[in-house]
Amino acid sequence: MTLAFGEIDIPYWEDSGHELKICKVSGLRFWTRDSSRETCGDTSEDPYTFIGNPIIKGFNSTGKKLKDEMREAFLGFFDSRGHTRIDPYPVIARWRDDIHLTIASIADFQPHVTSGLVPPPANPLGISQPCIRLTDVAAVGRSGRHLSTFEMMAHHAFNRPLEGDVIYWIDQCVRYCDELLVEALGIDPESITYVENPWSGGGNAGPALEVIVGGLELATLVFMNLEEREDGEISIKGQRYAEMDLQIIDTGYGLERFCWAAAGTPTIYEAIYPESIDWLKSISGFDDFLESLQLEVEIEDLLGELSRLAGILNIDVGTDVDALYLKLSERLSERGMDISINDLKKVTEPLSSIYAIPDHMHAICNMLGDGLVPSNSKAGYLVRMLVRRVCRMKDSLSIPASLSELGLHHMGTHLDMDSFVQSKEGIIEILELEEERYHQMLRKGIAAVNTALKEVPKEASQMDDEILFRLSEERGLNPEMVISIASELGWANLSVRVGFTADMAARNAMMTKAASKEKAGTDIFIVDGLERTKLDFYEDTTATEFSALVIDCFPLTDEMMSRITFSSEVISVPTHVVVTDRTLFYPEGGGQLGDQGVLVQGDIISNVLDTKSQQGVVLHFTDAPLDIAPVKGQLDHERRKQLMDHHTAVHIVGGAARIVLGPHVWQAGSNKGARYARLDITHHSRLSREEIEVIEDRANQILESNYKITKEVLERAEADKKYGFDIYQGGPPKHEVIRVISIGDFDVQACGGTHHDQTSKIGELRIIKSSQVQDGVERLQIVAGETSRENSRRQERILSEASDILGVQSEDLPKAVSRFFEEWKSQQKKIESLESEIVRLRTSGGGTDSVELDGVRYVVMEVEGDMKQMMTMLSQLTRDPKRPTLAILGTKAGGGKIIVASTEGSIAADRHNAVEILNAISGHIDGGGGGRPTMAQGGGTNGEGIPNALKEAKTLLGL
RNA sequence: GGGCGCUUAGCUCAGCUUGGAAGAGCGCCUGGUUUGCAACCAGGCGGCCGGGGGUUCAAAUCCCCCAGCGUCCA
Repeated sequence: MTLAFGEIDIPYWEDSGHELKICKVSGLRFWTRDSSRETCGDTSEDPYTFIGNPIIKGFNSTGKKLKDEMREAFLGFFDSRGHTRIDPYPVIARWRDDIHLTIASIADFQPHVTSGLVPPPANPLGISQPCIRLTDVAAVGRSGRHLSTFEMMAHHAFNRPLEGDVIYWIDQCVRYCDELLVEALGIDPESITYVENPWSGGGNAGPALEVIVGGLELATLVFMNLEEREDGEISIKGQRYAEMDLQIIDTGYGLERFCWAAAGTPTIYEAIYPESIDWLKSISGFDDFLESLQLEVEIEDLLGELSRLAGILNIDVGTDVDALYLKLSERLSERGMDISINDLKKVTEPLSSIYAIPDHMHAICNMLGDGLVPSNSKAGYLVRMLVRRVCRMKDSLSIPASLSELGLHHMGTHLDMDSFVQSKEGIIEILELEEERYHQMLRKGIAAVNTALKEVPKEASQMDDEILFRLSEERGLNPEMVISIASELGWANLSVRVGFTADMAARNAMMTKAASKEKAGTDIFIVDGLERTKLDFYEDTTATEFSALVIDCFPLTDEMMSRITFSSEVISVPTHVVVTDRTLFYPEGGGQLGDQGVLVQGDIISNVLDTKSQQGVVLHFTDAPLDIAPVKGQLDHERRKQLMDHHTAVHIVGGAARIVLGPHVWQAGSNKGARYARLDITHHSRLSREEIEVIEDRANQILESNYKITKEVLERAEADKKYGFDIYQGGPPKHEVIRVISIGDFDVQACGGTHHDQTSKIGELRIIKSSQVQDGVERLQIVAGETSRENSRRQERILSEASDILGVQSEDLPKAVSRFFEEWKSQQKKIESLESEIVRLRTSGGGTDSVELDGVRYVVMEVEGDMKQMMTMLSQLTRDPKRPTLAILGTKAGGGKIIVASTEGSIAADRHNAVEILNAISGHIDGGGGGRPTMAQGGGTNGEGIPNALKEAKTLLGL
């Protein structure tokens, strides 16, 4: 018989007395030793059987001790069955550019090992990999089983059947699993079910078994043998797959779930974080609070029942929370516990926070421990999001402890710090900063809510959706926070519309979808038929001339030009691309710009304006075509030397920054041109000038000490093993062969750029500027060698020019500038007050500028000065309610300006409309204007018309 | 990487939708009141409205660029 995809029939089923059944609820195929079983074990009709009655025997502890014992039981079991134990990888997946966090043990080996490019570190292997998954973060603490961070225990084997290299496949894998559960952990064989449920994701797929015991999925066994291919013969969920050369045993055993099954506690949280839960309950006064509710039911019974039902409290994105509570309340009532939905909420809300906090702290400490810096984007955002969730929960529970105190407690109780790169002090410092930022956000939020609700009446009951969307996106205030701030500000009855959270999630999902539509660009040039170019610049970094053979030359089309970008250091527009069999020209890569120079064929000199590479083929961008014939190349060596100065300097500054600031300093990007270099480093605070100077001094010490710069080429697996992941500062490795650059012990990293052989070749370096690229990332602008001296000279020129203008020594420049600025400001004041004084004098003496008529003073006059100055004069004239005045001021400045104003609320304002008067006379200056009945201003292009305009105004008013 | 928002007095922020005399609270200074303090009353000082360009008779306000900061989503 032939098996459909996903069906698994192995000798072991018969050997061990398993029989095949179809689940009456899910319809899935499953294998069991229990002939009376009708469900697969993971359905709504399969309640947890292990609560209060552990199904894994022989473990009497809880918390960290239990985890350690369980992990050792697992790894020891596979040690003794020929598996090599591998140290866990970091939780921040820096070796990958498609995910930020390590979400599974197999993620450690993707994509390089699973694609077959690089051999695994051992085969077969056993590992317990800390993982972080934030997709269900909202359910953590509520469902009783969801965690944002967990350890995935796994045994992996990588088979190459085509080469006859098979370690083990499905049958043996299931044998190992069953033996572990039954013999090592004492699980009743009849309670185990193996459910067939094929797996696909991340470009791979394969048959899989879910291993379920007591209603709980303990493990998943995936037999990965397919890869996504357009021409694939197998179709799964709309994707086409084909068999791949590799067959991979990808298993995942949830360490925490094993612990839960061994402890039999009401929730998974009590099995792994009991100390934290007790502590949080105690400092938040949870027990006293429960008593104060005076519930009719026994608290103990309620909690026990809740935990058994907790699955239905599972809050997914878009869930109708109220409906869930209703259902939960009904279920409790069936079991003889009558409790109002309101009281139920009062119990479960704080409890779910008490459960979620230790989980979140575990994830946070792990991420920070790996040297992650909180930020507003990328992986840093994920840790900040968790931090803010903890802060919110902490506030709502009124927990009298700071975030860093929670961190200290957690690290002391649940973590081994030895495996972290970041120190305990470093983590604490970051937690303190983050809590401070959270409070800052809340402080700002008060004003934001106040402004947003200005138009909303205080007695309003429903919040406008748009206001909530905006406050959430722009200010980071979620709906609950807005409501709580609003009630403090006096809007006592506001509440969030039912279903709003779901709508907001849907809106986010839509925006995400729209954003992901952008497609990855394809290659610009066609280089398929061409050999990879031989790169001679690694051999001798001082060589400047070479001979080669032109193997291809083609003109740059408009289409190509529109898709390619050249750096600002490319001075003229290239017309052709030349490909040679070998080259000394370094193609742009690793942040180092491409080389420039010339290619010569006899009399033809073709300038190389830039160099790039595609698929290992080096492309010289030239301003003239060349024949398919021998060619001589010459490098612009001055520029190359400068690029090398800058590139080596960037490595040195990066190493110095790590020494000075801490192990969280990572390269977040870099750019090395001929004029200057930039280095982006991760750090949690803005750098002071003093810190920059310390880094600069440290870097220059390294230069002076003249360390040897060694370059070695290693296989990927070997490089990982020898240097760890810290060498991938420039981003995830893209090749199976890694070039490693070491500068003494100060800096080791994978890098394809050109470097000096000794640090002293650079001479000197300076960090001339720091700026913030995004939160948590500082950009250092570096000059080294010649550009460093050039930079100093330029600074001095600017200084001396500026001080010459003021006629002071450059040391006195800051003092002089600030004095001039202060004087300028006070003189402006003086001028204003003098001008208004002049107006007062000219109008108070009863001269021709001022006329009294029926109790109103009329002032019509031409003045000097601009609009702003006229406004000052006007205040003098019309601000005194005891002197009703109509003032018309005009100036010739700026094409002619006129202001007409009356004293507000006086008879002058009753009698005249300023706008009408202005419009009647502004024709004389070829302009217009407008304003309010008591104040109108206008202007034009003919300043000389001012006297006539004023004259007409007088006529109009009958003066 | 993609959005969105903010930048106005020493501080916290209104004003921007719809362009037309730069505001409030706190703080500061002077005076009053008070046994004294707190509080209160009257008056005052304090602004390149982040920078640069544009539109307009006129820009804090509209448009573009830059910088700094914040925030959401991948």
